[in-house]
Amino acid sequence: MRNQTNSGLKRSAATLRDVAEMAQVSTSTASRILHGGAIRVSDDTRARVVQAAESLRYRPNTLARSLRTKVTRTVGFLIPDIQNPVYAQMIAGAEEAAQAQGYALLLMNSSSGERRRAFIELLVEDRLDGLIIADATIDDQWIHRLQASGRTFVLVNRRARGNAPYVVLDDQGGSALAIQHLLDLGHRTIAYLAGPPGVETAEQRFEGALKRCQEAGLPLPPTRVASCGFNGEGVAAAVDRFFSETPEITGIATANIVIAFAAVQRLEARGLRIPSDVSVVGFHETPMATYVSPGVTTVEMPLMELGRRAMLNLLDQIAGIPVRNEVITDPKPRIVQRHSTGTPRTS
Amino acid sequence: MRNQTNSGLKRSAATLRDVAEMAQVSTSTASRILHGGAIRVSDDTRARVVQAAESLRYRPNTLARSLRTKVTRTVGFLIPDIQNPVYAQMIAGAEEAAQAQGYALLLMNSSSGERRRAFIELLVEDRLDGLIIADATIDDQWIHRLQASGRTFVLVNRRARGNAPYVVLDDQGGSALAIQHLLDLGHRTIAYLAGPPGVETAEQRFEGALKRCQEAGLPLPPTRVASCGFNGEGVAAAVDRFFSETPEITGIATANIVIAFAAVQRLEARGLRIPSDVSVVGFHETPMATYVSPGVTTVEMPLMELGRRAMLNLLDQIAGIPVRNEVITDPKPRIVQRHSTGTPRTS
DNA sequence: ATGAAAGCGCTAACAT
DNA sequence: ATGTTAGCGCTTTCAT
Repeated sequence: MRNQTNSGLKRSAATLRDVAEMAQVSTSTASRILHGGAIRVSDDTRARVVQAAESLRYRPNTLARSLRTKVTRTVGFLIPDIQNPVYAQMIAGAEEAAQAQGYALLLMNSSSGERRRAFIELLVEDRLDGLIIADATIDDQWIHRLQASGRTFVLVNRRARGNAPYVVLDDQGGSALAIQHLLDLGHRTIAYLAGPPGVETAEQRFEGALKRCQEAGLPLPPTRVASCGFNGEGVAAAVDRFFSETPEITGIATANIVIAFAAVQRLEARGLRIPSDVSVVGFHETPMATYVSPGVTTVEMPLMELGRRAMLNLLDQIAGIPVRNEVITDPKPRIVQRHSTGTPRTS
Repeated sequence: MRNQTNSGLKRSAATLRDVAEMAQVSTSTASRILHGGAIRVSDDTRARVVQAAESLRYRPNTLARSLRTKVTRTVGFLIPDIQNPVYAQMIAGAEEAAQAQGYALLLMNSSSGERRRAFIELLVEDRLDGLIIADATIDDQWIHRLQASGRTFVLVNRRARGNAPYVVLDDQGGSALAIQHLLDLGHRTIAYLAGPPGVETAEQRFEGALKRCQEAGLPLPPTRVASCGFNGEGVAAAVDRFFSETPEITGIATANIVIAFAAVQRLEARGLRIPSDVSVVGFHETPMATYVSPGVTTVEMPLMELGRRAMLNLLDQIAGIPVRNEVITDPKPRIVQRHSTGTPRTS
């Protein structure tokens, strides 16, 4: 019952025992030499073992090793939507941090299904040392179960009931900055395209926008707020509603950049000029923002740093170092000015 | 030295042995009942075991199981750039196929470093049953080593020297279709923005474009061909060169959609109108294409199907079923007409 | 400096 | 129908 592939038979790989036999030592000695760093062995034995390992092309079986040591030096990153450029940046940051400490990073698409959920639970039970969860749509209850069973993980860009460790961005501050940008340009009748209800980042961003408006003595009434999907779903309808109810709107802030793209598109479809008729500001940065015409002004958030810090938090937990929840504020949110925002029309 | 997290101590999980003891049976019996389907056990024992497992919240240790069985029911998908929407679609197709057969899919970012390369080799050695490699930048030599060591894998959208199994698209056909579209509109002076040199898909696409031009009796001279990155790098310079050398160009075909985005942007920056002055056609489809203004006409390729078939190929290999290399032609490439292409200017 | 032996948690022949 | 036993490949006391 050997595993037959079209490339021929799979020679079973050399084991530590093979190496030990060839080098005429015990497996323990071989293990020590191949694995450990500064143990005392005679130069002679060491040479023999190393040579045997090489000539047999020995690769340790990580499964066996992990079973024994309970350590995999591998962590997972759970994302809901690979297509979203936001995650790519976070992953880049996390990857760097993981690699620096000799950890490998595995990506998992959590999107669909109870079945995958179960797999992940198993995985994190013994095939991963820890998990970064960047999926705001996963229910609190699941998180809870994970924590109750003593698993090591960190939430990114979300919190959960209880005391689950998390690392988040200053979504409120970033969103306030978007509003401030419109304010600085002279806009007074502003609308806000919010993300999906019940998603924490979306709510934080709305909160930040709302507060900044209020501080400026400007209202942001329900007629000028609409929910839509982070993928741009529902934006067209929302824009239509805004302008049928409040044609005086001159500036629109959004909960994410794809929403901004969709808004620009819909506004143009309605015959409005950007930015001379209406200004639009996005949230998060992506190279795509330059291709949309006109280039979309956006709030750049420190997503790489978010990924990095999340990984650091996780690795600290794994190492038994106490961690604190964090709000990343360091590379501060900043406006990337392109051509979708300008002074309001004066009509 | 217990693993101390900020959430408290990690209770070590219940093992099969715990369950067996509680149910007063041997571990083999417990294993059979919990794992297998149709083995014969008395209703009574079965009930006792199942109940014990439940009350102890028993979860099998997959590491131990895999060590024993040499099977992980997990496969990997190697991608060079998570940001590229092309992979998202392939992954969706692969995921579906994997799930249907009870396999889990792990994603790996292969981009950087020899170190990661080594990790992947180890991983595929015992933590994965197989690997889908969708990374055209990985060198043939590495592929070779993988194959020489008897690993199970399939290449996607690329081939390699030797007889490494692969699944590819009809890149030539798709690209020919792009040219045909321009031809049908009446374009006669066409330029081609090719992908990076040495990348097979890029070369196939160029080949297809070139052939279709030749068949139509039209030249596609070096002055109207330029290489650029799949991420749009070098496009601006290429467009500039095209129009300084051959201002008569009316249509541009591209090796991928991001290149098309960048081309549209540069053309507009040069004061050319799209499509009235110049038509641009992309390759591959993404929702982003609708946000770019004007919406970009593109050749939609069956990327999901590609992912699906690659996974099927891999799972067949794992099951010991002989596989054949494939060129996916079934959902045929098709033009998605938007607003970046039209009849050529008549000047 | 090196080896013997135990065992991580599981499955599967081989009994009975 | 159920139990006994061996062992996957590795690390790690504990001896010597």
